[in-house]
Amino acid sequence: MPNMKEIAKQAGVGIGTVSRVINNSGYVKKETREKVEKVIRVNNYVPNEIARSMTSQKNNIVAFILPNSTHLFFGELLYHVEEELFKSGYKVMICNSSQKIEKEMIYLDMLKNNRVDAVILLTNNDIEKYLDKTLPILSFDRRFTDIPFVASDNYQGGILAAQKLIKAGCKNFMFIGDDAQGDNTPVYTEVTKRRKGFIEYLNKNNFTNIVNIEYPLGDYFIGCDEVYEMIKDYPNIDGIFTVSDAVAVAAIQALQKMGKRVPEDVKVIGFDGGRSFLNLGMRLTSISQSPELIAKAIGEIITSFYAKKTIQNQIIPVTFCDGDTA
Amino acid sequence: MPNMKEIAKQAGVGIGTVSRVINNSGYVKKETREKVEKVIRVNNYVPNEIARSMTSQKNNIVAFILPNSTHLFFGELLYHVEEELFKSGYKVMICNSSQKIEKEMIYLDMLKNNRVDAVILLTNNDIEKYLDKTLPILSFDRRFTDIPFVASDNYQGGILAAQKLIKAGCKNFMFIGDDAQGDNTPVYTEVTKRRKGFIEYLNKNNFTNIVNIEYPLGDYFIGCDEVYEMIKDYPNIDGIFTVSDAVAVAAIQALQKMGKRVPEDVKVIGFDGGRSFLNLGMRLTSISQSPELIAKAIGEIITSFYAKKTIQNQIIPVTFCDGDTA
DNA sequence: TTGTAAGCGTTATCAC
DNA sequence: GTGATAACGCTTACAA
Repeated sequence: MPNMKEIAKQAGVGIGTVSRVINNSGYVKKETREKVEKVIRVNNYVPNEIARSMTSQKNNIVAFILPNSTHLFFGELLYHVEEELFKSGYKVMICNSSQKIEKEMIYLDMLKNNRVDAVILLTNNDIEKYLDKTLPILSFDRRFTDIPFVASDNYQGGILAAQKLIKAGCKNFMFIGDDAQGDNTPVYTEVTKRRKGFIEYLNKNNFTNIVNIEYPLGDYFIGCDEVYEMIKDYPNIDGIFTVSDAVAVAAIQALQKMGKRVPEDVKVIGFDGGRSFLNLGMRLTSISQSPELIAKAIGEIITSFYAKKTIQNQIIPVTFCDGDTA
Repeated sequence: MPNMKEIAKQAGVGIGTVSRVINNSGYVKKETREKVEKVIRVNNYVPNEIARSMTSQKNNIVAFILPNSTHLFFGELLYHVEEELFKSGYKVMICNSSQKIEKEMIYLDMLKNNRVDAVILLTNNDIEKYLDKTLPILSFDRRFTDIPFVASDNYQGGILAAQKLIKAGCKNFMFIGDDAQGDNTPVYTEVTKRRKGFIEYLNKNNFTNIVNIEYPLGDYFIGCDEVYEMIKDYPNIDGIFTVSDAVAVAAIQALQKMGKRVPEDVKVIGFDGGRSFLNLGMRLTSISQSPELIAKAIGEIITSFYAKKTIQNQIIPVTFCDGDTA
């Protein structure tokens, strides 16, 4: 691999001139430029980005820390975040934390040692005390003091679900989720607003006694049997909203085990968007998050970190997504 | 952020000594070491990895070029690849190519400009002529001359599917897939062995006239209507094997549209593993690829690139995964 | 316009 | 054992 010095030598110019040609910075006489460009072409020369980072102390890499890329919504989000940041010249380094705080911290440390320029943090862990607030960190769906965040309009999502279930004639409501991390960790998550919006809207419409199922924060996958144990003692429930599509699916299976028909006996609404291309049954009714819009907001915040613009938290609209289960 | 010079100054030692302490290289007197370590701790000093890369010309980042992270199997593979490489100290940069060769080439170029140390390439594009064979590139499920590759035992997968369908009493077989890229691009893909293993095994067992549906290489998602158009003129088929779970699901929906019952009238087997946690219907019968084992093989090859070990292609076993559709 | 030289923050080689 | 010092390959003043 030739370096800049070699190119300069071959072109019979100084190393600074080569740099100027490459970066289109400063004045370069037309003929000189052409001469240098030719040598670059002939040698198939590409500037060494490590050396470039050496002076700029930036490398245009953003780390995305998320629980996993297996969960459909995370895979979608990752896809769009990469697409969006790519437009701004950023590359994405992925960290599957599996919710382990130790792994999250290793990736967070990469900010300090200049491996990455910024971090997108999607976690339920109580990591606040380890966050250096002076570093370019952005959080999704969680609130940390002095860290900008992006979140879906979870509260509105809860309202939309409530409205749909009321309209469908439900009378006895239930919410199922592991969003209430307040009981398990001190992390303030935006996700719990799904529950809040749902319940508060129902209350406002004179539906009280909402059955509120909270289970310990899990790994985003939950089995039918687990949900069955949670709901089996509530046979008269006829409208369920869950914290995610994954839970909704498990709930529907649990209901079937209880001998209930969905949506005839019980209506179920999930959260995320019901987009599964491997589904062989009913289409799940759901509240849809937009990974595109979320990614766009994330991209804006990331670029503003280095543009010294003021950074605004962003709440992304959600939409009702019709299906067969409610 | 203090640098090594600053630490050296504060500790009253030379910069070389600090380096030796950090890297545990060369001799350092115990007291000197302790003194330096204390200053490091006090200053919260972390070595700048960009500068380290400057001398080593390595940065322990591997780029994973794949069509998308949305497709369940890709999300799983990505997850395990990151996990596996993490153990060896590598970080993974993700590139969602969306099958666009231009984007693939941009990430491939990062090898030349030292942004990444190695590339994992998962593509259907005819990119062979752009590959610099002297660079550490590894391919999954595709063969390029002089590029090591990892693939599932697709041929055996085809056999397993054939065996199951024969045992289930099927007589009239069909394969559906966009794997036959030979017609569209000159890329030699290992995936087409799914078809080959299936058909050859059937032939060997005196089943001929296998209906062979090939459609142009797509984006991994296919709709029920598209598949319906492909299969509607074959009403007497009773055993179908598809190139992927996604196609199997679309096929089952198409069959239902044709008034066929699955598995009573027609049995269907997909490929990937039938692992969907958002499925509200039958469990798909499938041939399971192991993302863990694939990731492990990929990890071995990546590490051997820099260990100067000889590099072996690896074929990863597949297993039959029982379900409700065959 | 262009060449030279001083960084950028490490690692590694050498004298001492 | 340890401290200078020369790379590593670029960018960016600064002088010419």
